[in-house]
Amino acid sequence: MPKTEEQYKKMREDMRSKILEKSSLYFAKNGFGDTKIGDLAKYIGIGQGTMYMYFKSKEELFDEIRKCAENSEEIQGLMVLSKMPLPAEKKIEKISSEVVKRLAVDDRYAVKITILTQLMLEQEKGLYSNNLYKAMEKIIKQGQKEGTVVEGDPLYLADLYWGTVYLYALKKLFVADYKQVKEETLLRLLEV
Amino acid sequence: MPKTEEQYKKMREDMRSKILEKSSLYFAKNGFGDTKIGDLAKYIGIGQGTMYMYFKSKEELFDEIRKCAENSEEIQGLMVLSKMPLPAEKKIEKISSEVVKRLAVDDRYAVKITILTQLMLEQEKGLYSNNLYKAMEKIIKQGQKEGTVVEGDPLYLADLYWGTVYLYALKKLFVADYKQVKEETLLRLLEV
Amino acid sequence: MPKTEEQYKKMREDMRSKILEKSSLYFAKNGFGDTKIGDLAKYIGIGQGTMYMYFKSKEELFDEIRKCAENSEEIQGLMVLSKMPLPAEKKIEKISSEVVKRLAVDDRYAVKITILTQLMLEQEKGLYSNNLYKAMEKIIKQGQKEGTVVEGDPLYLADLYWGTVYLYALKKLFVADYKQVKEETLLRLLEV
Amino acid sequence: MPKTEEQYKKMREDMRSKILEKSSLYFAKNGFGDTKIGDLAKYIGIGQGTMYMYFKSKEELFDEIRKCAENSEEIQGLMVLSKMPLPAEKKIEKISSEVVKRLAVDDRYAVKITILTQLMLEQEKGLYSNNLYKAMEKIIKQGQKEGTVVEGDPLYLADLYWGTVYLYALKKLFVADYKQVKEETLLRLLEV
DNA sequence: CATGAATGAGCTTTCATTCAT
DNA sequence: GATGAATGAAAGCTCATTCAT
Repeated sequence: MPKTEEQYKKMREDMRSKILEKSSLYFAKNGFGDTKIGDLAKYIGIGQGTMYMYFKSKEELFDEIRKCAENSEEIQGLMVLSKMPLPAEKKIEKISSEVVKRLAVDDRYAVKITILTQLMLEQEKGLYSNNLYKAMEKIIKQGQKEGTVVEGDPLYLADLYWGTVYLYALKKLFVADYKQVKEETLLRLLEV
Repeated sequence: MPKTEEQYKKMREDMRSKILEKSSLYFAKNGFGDTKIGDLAKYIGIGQGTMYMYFKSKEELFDEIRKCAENSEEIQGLMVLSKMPLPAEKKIEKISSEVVKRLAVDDRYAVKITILTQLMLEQEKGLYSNNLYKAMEKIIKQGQKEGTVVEGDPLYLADLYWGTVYLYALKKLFVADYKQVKEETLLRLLEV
Repeated sequence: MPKTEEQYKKMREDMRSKILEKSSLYFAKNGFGDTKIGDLAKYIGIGQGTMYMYFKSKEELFDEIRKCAENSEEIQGLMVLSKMPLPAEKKIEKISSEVVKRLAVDDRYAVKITILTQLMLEQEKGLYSNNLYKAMEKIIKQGQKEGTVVEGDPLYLADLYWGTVYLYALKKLFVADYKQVKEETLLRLLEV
Repeated sequence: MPKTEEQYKKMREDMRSKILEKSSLYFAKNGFGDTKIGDLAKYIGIGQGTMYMYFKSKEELFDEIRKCAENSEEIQGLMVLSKMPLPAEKKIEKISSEVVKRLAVDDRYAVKITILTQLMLEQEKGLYSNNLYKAMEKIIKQGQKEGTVVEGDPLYLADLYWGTVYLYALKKLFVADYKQVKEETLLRLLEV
């Protein structure tokens, strides 16, 4: 007797998530060209063919990973934070604290930051049109008015801030005994 | 009229340099695995076969690029600077000024920083054993004694400093209208 | 109330027949190499795994189909007809009438002819050693003696006759609004 | 020093023709699904990779073969013949003589007929809209008026005629010691 | 020396077969 | 018994490398 429709659906969804998550870490560490599907499948712990039951091609898998990074809750959460009615100083503290905490414990968070940033770097239309950048730019402008953020081009500062976050995401992924970024360092980038 | 021995040697040397330089930019932008020799040759403007008259293999070409990045005068210069009899503050200013100036005008400099850093990230033995890191660590320690550099783990600060430099090297390579790093930003990372 | 042994046996036999029949049509249309078990199962309306409960492998399924085509009553019937004590003219008329009638109404007949002929074409030992050919050769020889069949190599004529039958079997399978062969056409091939 | 542009072009064209011709024979004998690119390349006497320098995929190679069969001069020649100012009887004789002669000596001719017919069989819009069929239909109508061709549906007769040609093309390809079709047999199909 | 066509090892992808449910 | 997800062997395809010119 066959499994129920729902059971199947659940199993498929679980497997898809598993592949997506493990692959994103693997791709982030090894790059697209250096990742062999055979190795990736072995790393995930499934057969090569199974990959192709869930994704039409290596290319499509990679695209899906990108999409997931873009739509991830964690990133969306930061956007929300930036819109709350708080002094800029507090917003920056909250965001920085959140980022530092996440980066400390969660490889997947680092992967998302990494992929997202690399996507932005490769985009033709330029880094600075990105939402995360724009949100941070707003906060910085607010902070400059409130006198809690250093003077200077707000976009330049936003760029510096997220760039530094990217830097430590990379380190989390690549360096075994890396020195975790401290909240105080992120704050120093922006605050007077 | 046969060309002289020397002319031949010169031509070979020139071509080799051309390949090395253009390849390093291409590798830095695309990564090793994603770079196809055919595309690379087209980008350089030579035949595929020609690559193999100057380098035994893709691997060897990449090794050569790595060596060039490691032994480059520009990088060596920074090392020398760090050993001169100056207050830490001055050293940091000189280094930062040098880095900012170079990054502004020279793609090749950005390429070297990029490749060097990516190599460090991939090394098993850890980022922090690197010479550039050690030199900066020393300066920071000196600065902390002299009271001109913020307190904190010197290696952490060195890491932050070079990481930020890497960040802006990346941007120079990938982002068309990127916002150049300012000397003052680099100084802010370290100075009180 | 458990089903009886016999009911089970019947069900298995029915399913086996269904698979055999539908598969033979599918194979005849698509060829062996171009037929994917997945597609075939979907066409039959069963699960992929189910195929393997009735046949050990794709190869075995095909062998079984071949055997069925070779041993089919319809084909055997023609052989019997050829041995009856009748004038050649009558035999040819009876065979042709039988073939034309069957081809008109029965896809399975067309399938058998098609598979049988394609197997013959692929056989190394030559088309002309086939029983159907030999039987027809005999009738033609008889007819030539009786003055009712055109002169010429009897094997050549037998070949022409069965080839034409094959031709119209193919058309029945492939062409939607095909023009059915007429008995008179088959007779014209042989008779004076 | 590189070869001249022209030499290259010629060589590429020659290789392409060679692949096309040998492949068409191989495909015709083995079918699409049963043909492995590796085997095909070995049969042609080139490396596997070379196939892909001239055709993007197995599919594209197959499509190209079909196109060649459709546009072949030999087939076009028959079309021309059908339009010349001659009695139908003569046209049929000329066409039949041409076909029989070609089939006797040229595997490539048999391949073209085979591929062309299989294409027609697979076409949705029906066999009978084909140009070759229409041309023959015209000749038959003419012949029926002239009293040299048997009565009956002209399209049915055209179908019978080309079907028989296909039959013997198949035999040329598959049967080692096949009995060649005789001109007289083709004429018997149509003439009174 | 410089070239790009040719090659085949190794990668990506498919599909006959197995297996847990 | 029946199913379809999972598998890996084998097929399709790519690309670093070689080689004839």
